[in-house]
Amino acid sequence: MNDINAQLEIIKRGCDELLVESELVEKLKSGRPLRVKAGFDPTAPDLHVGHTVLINKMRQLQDLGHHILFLIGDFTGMIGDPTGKNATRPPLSREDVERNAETYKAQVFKILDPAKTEVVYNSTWMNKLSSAEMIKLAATHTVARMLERDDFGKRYRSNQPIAIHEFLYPLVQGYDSVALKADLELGGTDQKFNLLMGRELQKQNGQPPQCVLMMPLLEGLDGVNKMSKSLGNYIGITESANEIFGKLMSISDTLMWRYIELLSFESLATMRQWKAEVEGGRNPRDIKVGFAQEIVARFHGKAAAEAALADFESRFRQGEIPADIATIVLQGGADGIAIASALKEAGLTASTSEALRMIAQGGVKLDGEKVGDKALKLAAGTTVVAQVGKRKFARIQVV
RNA sequence: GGAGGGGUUCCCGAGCGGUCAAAGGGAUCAGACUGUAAAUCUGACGGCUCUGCCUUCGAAGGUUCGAAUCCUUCCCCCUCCA
Repeated sequence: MNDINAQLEIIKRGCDELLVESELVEKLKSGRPLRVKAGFDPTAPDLHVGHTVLINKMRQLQDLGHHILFLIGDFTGMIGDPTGKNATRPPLSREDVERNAETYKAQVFKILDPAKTEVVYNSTWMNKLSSAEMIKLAATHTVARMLERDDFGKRYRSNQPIAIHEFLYPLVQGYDSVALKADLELGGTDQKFNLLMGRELQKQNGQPPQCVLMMPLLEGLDGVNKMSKSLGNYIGITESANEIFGKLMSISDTLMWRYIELLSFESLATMRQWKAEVEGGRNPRDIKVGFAQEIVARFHGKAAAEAALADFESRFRQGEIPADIATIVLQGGADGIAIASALKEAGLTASTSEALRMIAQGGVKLDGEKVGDKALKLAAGTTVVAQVGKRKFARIQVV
């Protein structure tokens, strides 16, 4: 087992807050593998890179020899983590949960070592809890204490409804730690209240309280907002190698370091060295390329990562057309199809109006030639590679 | 229950009878410059069969030659009082 300080440095890398560090040091000193818990909603996962910050941390702990408990919150899923949006969720069927769990595993085991990961469901122990025991659990905390939680407090103050059962969510999450005898629980910074609940319940149950490691929420591609699907600033881990590579290349130099800290498995020493090199005049682009390669390889393999780089080089450095573009077949009339409609039909622009604007601005190319004529028609029988802006391509075949 | 303030194009936010597809900012997109970085500059930013036409300003009616702007009803949000 590694030296405690070296372990601690890896554990704390990128983390927002570690509670309580001295306790964790004691646990590490024991030399036994720690029981590390991380909970996930049983909803259908379509993970983006932001979600992997936590999973990476699990991997790092795994590599340090600790025992990972991948908790699927199928019981808590009935409640839904209280965000106020959907107070009550319809319970998922056993089959739904199983299917979602499988999807999780398929995505998560690209990072985690399945052999060192124990997947557990909180319904296993929660379903056995009697009503009386549930009331006992509920009796451990007061309403005032619950209202300390930020979103409950906000909702209460602004007169938004809070259903009674929503209070149970943190309690159950905390009880999970008791059931699992967790030494350490991982979560996002937004989970602080729930994570700390575990400590209290463990103490009340005569267990040593778990430590809590909170990871920050990763910024999206814009570098400002949190990465999220709805904002469209995300990198999905199931996206193509070229997409992931391209999106990583487009992040800013400042954001790059943040991504490397939270997403790369390169050592902190290497990272420090890169920073020094950039300060000494090395082009940050080179670092970014290496980093993008690492991430693409993680999800698609090394060969795909190299192909993505080659594709990137040819497309953006030499301005060539990418290899793998979709062919769209369009019906042309007697005198062909108007260029604007063709671009819209091919999905390159949202509307014909937008297509016309793009042409006016010089953003449209056919077979590499800039289009200047808005009235241009594509005759039946022609096939051209159309490009809108820098990234959108389609091969259009008119029949 | 009472009093007041609001709902405008992706977001914020001006407009308060014609010159309004609607100021300004943000986001976004395109072009230039680059390293698909940042910064900067230029432009676009409802739709269409695009020098014109059509549909938008919470919803539905109405007044008017003409309404985002006036009137009526309705829906929704916020603040204060109870």
